[in-house]
Amino acid sequence: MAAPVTAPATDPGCRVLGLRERKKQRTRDALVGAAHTLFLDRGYGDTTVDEIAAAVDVSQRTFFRYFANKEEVALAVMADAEDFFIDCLRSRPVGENPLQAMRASITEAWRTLGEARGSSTGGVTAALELFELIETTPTLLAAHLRRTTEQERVVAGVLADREGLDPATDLRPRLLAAVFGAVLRISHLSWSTDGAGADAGPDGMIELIERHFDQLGPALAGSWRD
Amino acid sequence: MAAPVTAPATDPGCRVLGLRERKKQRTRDALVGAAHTLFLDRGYGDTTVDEIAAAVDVSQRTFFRYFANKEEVALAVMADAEDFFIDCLRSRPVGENPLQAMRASITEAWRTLGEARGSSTGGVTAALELFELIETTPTLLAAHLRRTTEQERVVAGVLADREGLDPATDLRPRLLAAVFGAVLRISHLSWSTDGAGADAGPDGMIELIERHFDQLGPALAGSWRD
DNA sequence: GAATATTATGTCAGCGACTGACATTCGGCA
DNA sequence: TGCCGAATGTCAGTCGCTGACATAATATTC
Repeated sequence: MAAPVTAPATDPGCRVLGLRERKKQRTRDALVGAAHTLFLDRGYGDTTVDEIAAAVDVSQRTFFRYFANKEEVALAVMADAEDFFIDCLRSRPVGENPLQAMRASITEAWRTLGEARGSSTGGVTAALELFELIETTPTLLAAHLRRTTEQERVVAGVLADREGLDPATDLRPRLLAAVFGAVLRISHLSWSTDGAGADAGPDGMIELIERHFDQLGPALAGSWRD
Repeated sequence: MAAPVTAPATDPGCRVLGLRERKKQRTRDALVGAAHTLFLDRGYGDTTVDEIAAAVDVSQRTFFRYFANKEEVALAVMADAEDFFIDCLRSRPVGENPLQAMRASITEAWRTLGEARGSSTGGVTAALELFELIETTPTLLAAHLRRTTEQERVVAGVLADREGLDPATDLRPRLLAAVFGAVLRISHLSWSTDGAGADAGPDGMIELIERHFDQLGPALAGSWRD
């Protein structure tokens, strides 16, 4: 899906996307934007797909040709962000530890996303609103967790690849991916509930994640008593 | 007039359930059982709520008075098991480490569930079938992950309680609960995909979980190279 | 530039999950 | 026996989602 549609056979090189593709991208963005607005306004459950479609002036049927279900349009932004994270991870130097590579990748991802606040994929403030919406909407939370878990599988694959391991045999890739996902999830939770601690920007989030990582050792340590 | 078999209203301590309660419990169990059978037979998506209700000879409306949605009836057994795990955790001696208490609790839970499981809430083999069903059914997986995550919150509360910590301030309870959940999930996954390793019984599962826990340190360690 | 092939979109009909409202029946209790 | 409340059934309706078919828009070929 992320890969661009194949260019015509006569010219496989770079090519300005045709009118068709641009139009599709526009309506897709419009759907995501309209859905985002409506969800935050009157809530996820009280927004019908018909309303979203009507806001963009397409039929309901068309909506479902862009998104498999109602949850997908709500989580589209997160999905893109996670894909970006994985791209970051893939391009980390092989000299780094798995854990180092992971931590560096989120930092990099958040930094980049913090800057490039392009139209549809709203800035970091939009992310915070989205986190809250997800956390307070059972259906969305479920879908989000499933997506997240699926990404962990991909991450584990990348890690195994980096280290030249067989992911079927070695448990470490999946374990690290899972633990990493857990730390991220709790960080996101803290961010949306605790009011982001101090800084509400991407730097605040990065700091929060680092803090949670630093607590990982102590949490697993034998005793919590001082 | 003979002495009533049911507990008199004046004595709320007595536990003999009235006919009403027993009947409710029976239809509930029947619904769970019928759903389980149908789901494993023709799949989750291809089983309608009407069919489940018909199998127990109740109306669809009644089904939805017992279960909030179709997923709930499928995950009812897991929900009970997780509640049982939390009970185990609550009654662990306070002398134990948080991590020790957690590990001891799952072992205890699996052991207990491995033995005394009659009729409806099938034995351990049923659990394996259920894990597979969940893992291969996106909707169920999403619902299951949400439930699991909710349980982690509860677990974190219990842990914070044991150690006399404020769960809002201290990050460790939630972190440990989340990491623990991650380890469990991967263990369950290995169990259902890898064919339970060696032993398919509860002992096999316990061993699997232990093995994953033992890999936790190495996975988080700096380098994976030998 | 017209003919043709693709592809996106709209319309329609229909299924299944889920809910509120109301009537009815059943168990508990005096 | 008779009353009360809880459980159930029935009905109508909304909403998410899908298949099938027709139509309109874009791309391609000559």
